[in-house]
Amino acid sequence: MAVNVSIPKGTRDFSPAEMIRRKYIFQTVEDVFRLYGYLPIETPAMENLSTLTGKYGEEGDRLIFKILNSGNYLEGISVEDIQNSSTAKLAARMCEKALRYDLTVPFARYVVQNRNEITFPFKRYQIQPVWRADRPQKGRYREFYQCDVDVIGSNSLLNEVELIQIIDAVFQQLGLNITIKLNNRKILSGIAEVIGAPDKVLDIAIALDKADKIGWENVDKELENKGISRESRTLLYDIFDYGERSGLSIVSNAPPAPDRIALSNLKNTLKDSNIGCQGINEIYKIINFLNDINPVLDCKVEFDPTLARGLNYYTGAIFEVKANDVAMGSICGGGRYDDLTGIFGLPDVSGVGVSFGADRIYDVMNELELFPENAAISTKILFTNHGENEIMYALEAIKEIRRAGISAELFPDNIPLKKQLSYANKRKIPYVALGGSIEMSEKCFTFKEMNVTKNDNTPNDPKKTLLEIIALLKK
RNA sequence: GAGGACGUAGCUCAGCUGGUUAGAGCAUCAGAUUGUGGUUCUGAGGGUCGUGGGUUCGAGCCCCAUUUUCCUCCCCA
Repeated sequence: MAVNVSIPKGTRDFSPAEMIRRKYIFQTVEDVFRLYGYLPIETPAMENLSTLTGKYGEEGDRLIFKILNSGNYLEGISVEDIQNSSTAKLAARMCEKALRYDLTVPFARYVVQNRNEITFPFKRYQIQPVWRADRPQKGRYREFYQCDVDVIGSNSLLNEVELIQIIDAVFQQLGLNITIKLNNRKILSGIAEVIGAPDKVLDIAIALDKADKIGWENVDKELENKGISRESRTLLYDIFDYGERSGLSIVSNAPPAPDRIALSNLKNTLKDSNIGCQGINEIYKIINFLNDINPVLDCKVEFDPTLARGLNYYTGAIFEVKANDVAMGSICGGGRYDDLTGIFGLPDVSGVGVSFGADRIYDVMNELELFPENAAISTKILFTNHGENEIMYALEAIKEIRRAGISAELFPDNIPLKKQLSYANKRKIPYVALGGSIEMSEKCFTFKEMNVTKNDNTPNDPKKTLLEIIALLKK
């Protein structure tokens, strides 16, 4: 007796109707990736836990789904260990494996492991699910698909430009209105350096990122808690032109307007920071490239110096994509990582890539009703079942129809015609062919168009030969 | 990990200050129509009111605990 069947928190089943729509997204994304010369790979759902830990920041590590060792996972663990060790340390001993948290780190591992077979620069895409032990809420799932495109083994900023073009092409084809936000980790490092807190880049970045959400006053509190001095904070707000130059008082909770901090101002501010200047130059180059091909682009690209991204491994350009017409977290994000393969023993291989969040894109498109209507039609014609003698007659016809590339099916059971037609109606099958003894003797089928509304009940559907039907369906 | 809301038929929800046998729409199934669906009409099935305890003569409703889902924070796709 099945009681209380359910699926784990944050996971979902997908109905045929939903899958048709999801496949439409995957197909669109994949077609664009292929068009730009990227090739597919897949990696296992699980990685060694040690491959994943330490790549996503403290918060990220906590959200990795760990897999308990098979067999006696308590082997070699004493009562004292349990009492004295941290949960993280214990988990590392009881769990050798974990579910992948994103596709970028497994990709870096793949590149290192297969370095001799790979031709660099290596352009790959990967569309697979990832898992995060997050608390589910709107647009947030514990199992979701990422569609990653990365190019590894090339320092050229042309790759960044290409990724922006890919993002633009994907969302243009899906009919989504988006804005690409652009920043550079080196600029953030430069800022941290200039204000005298070079070791706090990540804290500063994450706090800045929240400015438009929680307001500058709360950003200030957060930075204070992270141990950033009053002087440093004052300098920081001066850069972003918030607060009065004399002190810490914040004048506005309004979201930061990137255009207020002109790139040229920032360049001047960061002139004493080597790394900061590099970041500024990179942004300039990307923007210049983009200006040259501008007519090709459909979406808005914005420089936003407060954009951070929490993932630890980014070192250069960072991207984030937001839907313009729907309140939803980022639907696509990524950046450049200079040393991700270095962690696995292959230094000096820089990569850059972005990840499309298929599930969030689905939610946004659903909300905006952007899915094409006729995507649900699968079987084009149903042959009704009239018993033993008539089955072969129908199957012969179906064989020919399928040979013509048209999807057809025979109803498997000889039940009242009424029910067979009801099935066709529910399946939204547009045509039905009846082949009973009468039709057999006349070498034809009664051909029924399901979307035709009839007021009278008289069965006056036309009879057609197989050739006539095929010709009609091919239109 | 912190905070908030919710849970009544397969789905969406009513259900009065606690009072007899817990309702509606949609969906399902059957019949009207034995070779004609969708539309229409008629009828039927379907509930341990999330779970466990408590208060009460009496609980879907009040109290406590627990759990689920949803939402917010943290963080992210």
